[in-house]
Amino acid sequence: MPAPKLPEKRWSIDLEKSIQEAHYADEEAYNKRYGFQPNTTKEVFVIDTPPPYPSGTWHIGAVAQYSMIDVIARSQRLLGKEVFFPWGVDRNGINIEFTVEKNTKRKMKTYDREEFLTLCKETIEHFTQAMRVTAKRVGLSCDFEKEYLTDAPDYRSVTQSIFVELFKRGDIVEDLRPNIYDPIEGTTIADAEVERMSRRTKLVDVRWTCADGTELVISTTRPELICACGVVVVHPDDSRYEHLVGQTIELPLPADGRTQQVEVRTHPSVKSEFGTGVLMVCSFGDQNDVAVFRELGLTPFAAIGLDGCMTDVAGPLKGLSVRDARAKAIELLEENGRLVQAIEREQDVPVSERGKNPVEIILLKEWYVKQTHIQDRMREHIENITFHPPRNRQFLLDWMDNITIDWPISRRRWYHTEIPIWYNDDQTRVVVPPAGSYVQPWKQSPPDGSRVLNRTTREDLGDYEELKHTLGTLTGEEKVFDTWMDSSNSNLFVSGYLNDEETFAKAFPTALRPQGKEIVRTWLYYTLLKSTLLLDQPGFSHVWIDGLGMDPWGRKMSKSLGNGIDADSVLECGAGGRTGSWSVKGPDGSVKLRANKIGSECFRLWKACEAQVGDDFHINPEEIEKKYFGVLTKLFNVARFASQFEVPEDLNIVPEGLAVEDEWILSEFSNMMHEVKTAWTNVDIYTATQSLKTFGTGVLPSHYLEMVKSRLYDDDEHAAWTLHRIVRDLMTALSPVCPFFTHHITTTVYGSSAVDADAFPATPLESLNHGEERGDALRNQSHELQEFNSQTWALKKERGISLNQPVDGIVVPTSLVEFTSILTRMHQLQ
RNA sequence: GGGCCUGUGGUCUAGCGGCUAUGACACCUCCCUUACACGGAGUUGAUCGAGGGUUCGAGUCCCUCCAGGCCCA
Repeated sequence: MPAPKLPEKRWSIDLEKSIQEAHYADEEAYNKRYGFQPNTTKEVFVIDTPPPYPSGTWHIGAVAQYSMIDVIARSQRLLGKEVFFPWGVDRNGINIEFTVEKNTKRKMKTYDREEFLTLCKETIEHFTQAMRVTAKRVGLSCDFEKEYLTDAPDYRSVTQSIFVELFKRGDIVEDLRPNIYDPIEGTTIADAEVERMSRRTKLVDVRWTCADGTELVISTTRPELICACGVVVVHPDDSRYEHLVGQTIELPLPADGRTQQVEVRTHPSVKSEFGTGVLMVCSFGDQNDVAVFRELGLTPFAAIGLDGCMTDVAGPLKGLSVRDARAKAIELLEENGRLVQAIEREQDVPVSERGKNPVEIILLKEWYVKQTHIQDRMREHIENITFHPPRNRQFLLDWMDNITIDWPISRRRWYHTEIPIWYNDDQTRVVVPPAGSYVQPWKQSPPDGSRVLNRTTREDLGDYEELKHTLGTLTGEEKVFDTWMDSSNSNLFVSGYLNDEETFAKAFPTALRPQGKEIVRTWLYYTLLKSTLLLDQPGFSHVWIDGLGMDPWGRKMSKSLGNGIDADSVLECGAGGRTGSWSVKGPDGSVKLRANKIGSECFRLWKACEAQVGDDFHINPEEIEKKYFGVLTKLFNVARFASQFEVPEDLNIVPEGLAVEDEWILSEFSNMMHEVKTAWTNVDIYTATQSLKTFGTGVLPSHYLEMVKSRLYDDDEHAAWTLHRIVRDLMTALSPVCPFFTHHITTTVYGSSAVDADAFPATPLESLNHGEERGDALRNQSHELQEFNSQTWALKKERGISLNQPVDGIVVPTSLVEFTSILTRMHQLQ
């Protein structure tokens, strides 16, 4: 056998690593290969990649998802588009604050603000570096040179400029409203950040007395809020209480600085079957209380302060924490004979997603993005976006149905983008910075070019420099933005908004938003809201929403379950001869998983083949290796086998007089490539990869190669041309999934890299394409051809003849008459 | 309590009203045949979660139930 051009006996993780390292080592070559060239004549395709949040470990499910975004980026390049695949890192937010607090065992607010910010920045930079390494290890073809960080001035300035713009338009307002508040962390949070935890609480039955002396029992889990009660309500159809409606009723506990009576009224939200069917409505026990107060036009009482303690209005409970106040309230009720009973029961209480602290609803002056008025317009835009998979459009619309209040965007934290505004001394005017600047009002004065606005009408009153002397002492805003306020600008930022208007015109709506389904209600929703408010456009052409990575038993991976798998351990599995082993907690105790070799190519191939977009996927390293490493081995050997035969001078020129089997495999190949091209165009990774895999490990080696082996050994140029043409183009079409693997093969054998292709390989002969007479006729014989081979193999086996020995008594069927000569030679029919 | 999604051989998966239900891995049998034993060939194995219905015809459409997941109250 002549020496194959591919010297390696087989594909290995060490080989993969050396290719990977070389790929990223030369930055100039890398940028030339993958960098975004905005001044292009090609169609621009911008991907709004989800900037990952560095927290120490990068979740294997997220890395899997990210590698599929890379597949999309690479496949779009292969289709001839100028792709911008940005690399961004989301670094704002409460997570890093928590990390620093935990590491230093000190609460944020005990620090000097500047000092704390420095600590956060250093810590997150450390985590970011590890993430960059993993990104390259898994083969991401991002434009790393244009890396953006959401905590950097250029990114934050965009957030601030958008805030100023929307404030001027009246789409962002400040208001005193009931807000969900985490008293432990001392900050407001949004609806989307609340989760529920089951907890034991006391359901207390309290005896109230009406003006006419009637006694009423009301059940509540929040007796400490009696002082904030604004109304007692019953269901309008509840005949039991008809006569009480309109009467006043006495609070069973004393309150300070307010009337001791409230009215009994009706409200349809009351569940008559719950307790006694009478409900006290307080400001604010829960979201329903908020709604009732708003509907009935009641004035709320602030019973809980920012420190999480009861305020003056609570009378004897004043100064106590909510928990202590509850206990004390029960005690007092017992003392004054108002307590009927107190029963312990399980209840779901709302807690903050990040801090897991019970949240309260508190009246606060906060900043809001108005959103309820624009839902219909958003829906119209959403109609124009293609969703992958389509059912996820409904997922988003369902969430939107639940939106009833505006989005509170201010937070009382520090490592976030500052709200760019100053207030003058009589609070009637504000100063906002010019577009494009990044400001920190808590420590800076307004920069040159700032404008003075009327705080309520937002009328522009003039230049800050000129009006400076009329404003008195300015107070800089201390609050910061919710991090989704930054994240929801990502598509605008990567498309060039405010920074490169020329590119922005070509790039918006952003071609693709890929993301996980767990953040549809936050990241996707808020981004679409911004695009609608700011530009009245859909934010994207395509939205691609992947499922979640689960453990091998279909459960969410989490620290508390102990079922997590580290991404690097999978990508490095097999490097330097080391095996991978994982101890994962399953439903019936700990399970040891082992694998010898996975790496990025096998990992990516697995994710591409394993699950349709949108489906949750189970991650089991053993399965990944078992099912997909063999595919790489097979494809490598096909290429290695081919590489021992001379590569024709020009693979693009189809030689005259191809044999019928050459034409046949080319017709199958053309058909498959047509499917793959269509799939890549439709962002359908699964179908594209399956087609390539099935062809490359199936009919090509098993049938075609076996048929033409002897011709190849006889230096048949037509067979060599056919094989090389197919291997080259197959590798090119597969390069989005396995970039290092296909790069290595194509550069070694054909002298140019598959990953550099900027046009999908053309089919060699039009007559063999799908829908052409000759092509279809050949493909119609495929089934029978393969069937004949199988039967012949089975027969040899039955007769105990090895496959390379002659056999008699087999006749090629007349329907395969064209193939008689090659089949006779292949099976040594006599 | 409500909404959405999922449920196909041991495991994962195709299927989108029409031949005998894909394919992969595993299992079993055979084979070191000049690319590949980290391979090849050939078998075995599914009343498509359960039960009703629509239809000439149902994994496929409808209803009910069961199980799991996600989200919300």
